[in-house]
Amino acid sequence: MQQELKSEITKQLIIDKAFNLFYQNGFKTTSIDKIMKETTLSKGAFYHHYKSKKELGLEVISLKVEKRVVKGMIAPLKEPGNAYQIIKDVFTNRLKEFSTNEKQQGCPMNNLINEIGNNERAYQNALKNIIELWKTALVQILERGKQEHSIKEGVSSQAVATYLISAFEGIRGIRKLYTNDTVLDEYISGLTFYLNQIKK
Amino acid sequence: MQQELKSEITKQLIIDKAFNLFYQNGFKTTSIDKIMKETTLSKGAFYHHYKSKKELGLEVISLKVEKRVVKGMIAPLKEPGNAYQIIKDVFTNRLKEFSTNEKQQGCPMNNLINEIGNNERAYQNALKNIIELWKTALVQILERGKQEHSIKEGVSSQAVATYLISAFEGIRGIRKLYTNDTVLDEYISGLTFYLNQIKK
DNA sequence: CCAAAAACATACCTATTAGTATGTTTGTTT
DNA sequence: AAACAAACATACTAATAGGTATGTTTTTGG
Repeated sequence: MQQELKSEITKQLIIDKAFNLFYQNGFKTTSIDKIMKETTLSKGAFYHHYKSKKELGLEVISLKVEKRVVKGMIAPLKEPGNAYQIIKDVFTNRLKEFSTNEKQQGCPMNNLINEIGNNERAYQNALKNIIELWKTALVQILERGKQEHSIKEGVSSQAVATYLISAFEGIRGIRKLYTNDTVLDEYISGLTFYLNQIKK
Repeated sequence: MQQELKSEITKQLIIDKAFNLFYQNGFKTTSIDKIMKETTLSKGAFYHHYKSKKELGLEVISLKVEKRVVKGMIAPLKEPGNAYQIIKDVFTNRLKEFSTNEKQQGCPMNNLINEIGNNERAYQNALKNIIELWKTALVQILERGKQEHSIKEGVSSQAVATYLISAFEGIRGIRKLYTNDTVLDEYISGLTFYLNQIKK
C-alpha cells in the first residue's frame, strides 16, 4: 500500500513539472529529459509510469489543465447569486487576477489547442472535453438567469456561451504579443458592452 | 539581373512551402530539411538565402501570413458600402468560406501566436503588427459607421474591434477540436447578437 | 527472512535537429 | 574568354529527441 502511494506521488510530481514546462516552453519543445531533470528523477522512472510522451500529455490535459479551467472559470459559475452579475464578474475578474507571467504565457488550454489540437485525435478529445464542460456550465447559468429574469430570453444560450468563450480564449492569445494591458482593457470594455445586450 | 530574379523566385518558393508546412504541421515540428525537400532544392540553397530558421519564420509571418489576413479580413473592410453590413458580412462570410482543411487547421496567425508567441520578441512583433493592422482597419470602419449613422456612437471603437478580433481568433482555435460546424454556427449567432447591439 | 515485483537508475540506440564546411555549377562583369 | 561572385549541392557536425535494454534498489506478501 505504501508503494501505491509512492507511485501516485511520483506521477503527480511528473505531471506538475510537465505542466509547468509545457506552459512555459510549449509542448513540443519540452522533452522527457527536461521534465525528469525537474523532478530529479530519471528517465527510467518516467517510462516506468508512462508508456509515452503522448500518454503524459493526455494526463496533463485531463488532470492539470482541466482542473485549472474548472477552478478559474467553471466552478465560480455554479455559485449562488445573480446570474448576470456572476458571468460578468467571472470573465472580468479572472483576467485581472492573472500574474504578469500568466499574461505573457497565455492560456495553457488555448496554447495546447493551437499547438497540438490538429494532429492527434486523442489530444483533441481531451481538450474538447474541457471546452464542453465550460460551455455546459455557461449555458446552465444563462438558463438560470433567464428563469430568474436577469437575462433576456430571446438569446440562444449556446450561442452566447460559445461567443464568450471564444473571445476569452482569443484575447488570452493576443495579449501574449503585447507588453501592457491596453488590449485587455479594451477586451473588458467590449465584453461589458456585449453583456449589456443580454441583460434584462 | 537574371540572377537577382532567380534569387527572388527561390526565396518565394521556400516561403510558400514553409508556410504550408508550418500551417499543416506546426512551426517547431517543421524542419529545414522537410521544407527543402518540398522545394526539391538543397539545404545549401536554404542557408544561402536565409541565415537561420528564425529569419525564415519572420519572413513567412510578414509576407505570407500578413497577406492572408489582409486579403481575407482587412481589405474587405475598406470597400465602400454600409459600414455595419460590411463588418457583419466579413466576419460571417469568411468563416463560411473556409475549406474543411482550413477549419481543421485553424488560423495560421493564431496558431503561430499560441505556438511561438511567447518565446521570441521578434516573432511577437511581427505577429502584433498584423493584429494592429487589423484593429486599425476595424476602428476605421467603425468610426465611419458612426459618422454615417449606421453604428451607435456610445461605443469605443477600439473595444469593439478588439472584442471582434478576439472572438474570431478564439473560435478558429476551438473549431479545430470538433468535426462539424455546430460551434461555428453558434459563434455566428453570438456574433450577430453582438453586432445588433452596436447597430443604430 | 526471502522471493517476487514494483520503483527507479544508467547506458545506450536510432532518428532528427539546426547549422557549417567545402565543394560544384551557373551567371555576371570586364 | 577569364576572373569572380552568386546559386546551389553534398557531406558533415554536435546536440537533442523519444524510446529501450538492462541493470540496482526498495517495498511487499508469504
